Amino acid sequence: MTIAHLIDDDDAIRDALAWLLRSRGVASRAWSSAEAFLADYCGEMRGCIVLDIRMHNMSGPELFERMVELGCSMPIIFLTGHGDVPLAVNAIKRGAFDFIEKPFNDNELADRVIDALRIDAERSSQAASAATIEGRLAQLTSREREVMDLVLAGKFNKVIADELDIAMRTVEVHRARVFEKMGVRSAVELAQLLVGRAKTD
Amino acid sequence: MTIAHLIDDDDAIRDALAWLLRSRGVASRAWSSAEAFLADYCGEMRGCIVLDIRMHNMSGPELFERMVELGCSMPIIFLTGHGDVPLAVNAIKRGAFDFIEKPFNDNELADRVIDALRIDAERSSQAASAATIEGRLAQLTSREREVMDLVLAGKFNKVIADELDIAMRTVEVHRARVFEKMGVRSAVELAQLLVGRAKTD
DNA sequence: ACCGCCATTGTGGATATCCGCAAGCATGGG
DNA sequence: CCCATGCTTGCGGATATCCACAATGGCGGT
Repeated sequence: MTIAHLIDDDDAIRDALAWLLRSRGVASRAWSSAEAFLADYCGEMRGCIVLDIRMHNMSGPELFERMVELGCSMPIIFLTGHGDVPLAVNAIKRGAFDFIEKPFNDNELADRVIDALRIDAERSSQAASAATIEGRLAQLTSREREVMDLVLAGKFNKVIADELDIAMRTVEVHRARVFEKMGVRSAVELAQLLVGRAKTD
Repeated sequence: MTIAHLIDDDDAIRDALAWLLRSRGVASRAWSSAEAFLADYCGEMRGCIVLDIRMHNMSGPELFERMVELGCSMPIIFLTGHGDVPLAVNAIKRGAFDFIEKPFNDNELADRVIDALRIDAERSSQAASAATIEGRLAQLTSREREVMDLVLAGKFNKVIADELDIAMRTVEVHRARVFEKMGVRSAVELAQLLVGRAKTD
């Protein structure tokens, strides 16, 4: 379910946002505080977050910080009523999706929310395939990972055998298992699959 | 030469910035308008840019836009005196390095400039190696590129020969030339080298 | 016409990879 | 004690890759 998560302690704003988004076909759910949202938060949530900067207790940036720590990847749109440039700059640099001043233009905000939802949908599918790869990597035994790393370094089985001080045949077996478990048929495909990934992660 | 390029139509600000940076061991050069800077600009310039938002004629954001079009990769630090949040958000999202409000804290600004110079130095070395790779790719003949793409797709020489309707021996020759020109010794190394690169670019 | 560059192909041999078959050894759980 | 899992190794053969040597033909520039 891809919805907009609205977090604002102003009832009127929440209602207005919900109504606005509903009119554009976007589902939403609202919370009246950062704490309330955190209580309901789980990593599987998808969609985007519309977050007021200034709230009782935990502020928008504080919640943002917390979400980053929790590994939340939902795009976050900040709403602010008092144009704090350093805050905005910081938020964007830390990966916030947008930073919009109140009073906002309804259409513009709705457009940004829809953009954010689209971005999240794209990121989710990418994350899913990344998770598949991670799952396959997790199936490898430690020895297989060692061999895989050396294979990815472009070394010959002979060299790998020498470095690990085992027979070449053993390397071949591990290598074949790696290919099988990772679902590839050659070292090149393996390299393609693992582009930009750190060793033995 | 890694220096800070100061662009501001206020003489006092330029002088103050130059003095401040000099006291931190950072060389700088100043321009009194965006046009004057553009007239001197060349793609080989290294360092960072400190740019006032509001200037006669061409404004900071306009110059930024122009620099992006020119492919300038120097980090840009904006200086602004009137906290325009949308402007700041836009600048950061488009890749500006920072956006600092006047009156600024001297040490803080100098720190940011130094950070920017460091980032530029890192990017420059990366760009240099990328340029090396591009240069090597440019040495390949079109046929060699075709073969390389198929090799990177993990296909056997036999299959490649079939697809290109040439003899396997010919594929071997092209393949060897590709390895030689690209400075690698195996298909895996080639894949490592070209991670994230588009086909036949 | 000559030369350089590129694409093409062949032969033959040295290396490497891929893989089924078979098996020994250690470790940890039922 | 038996069994599953993982790491290890050997043998032998089918494939693939790597490479030196050798050669033909097209194309563009001198």
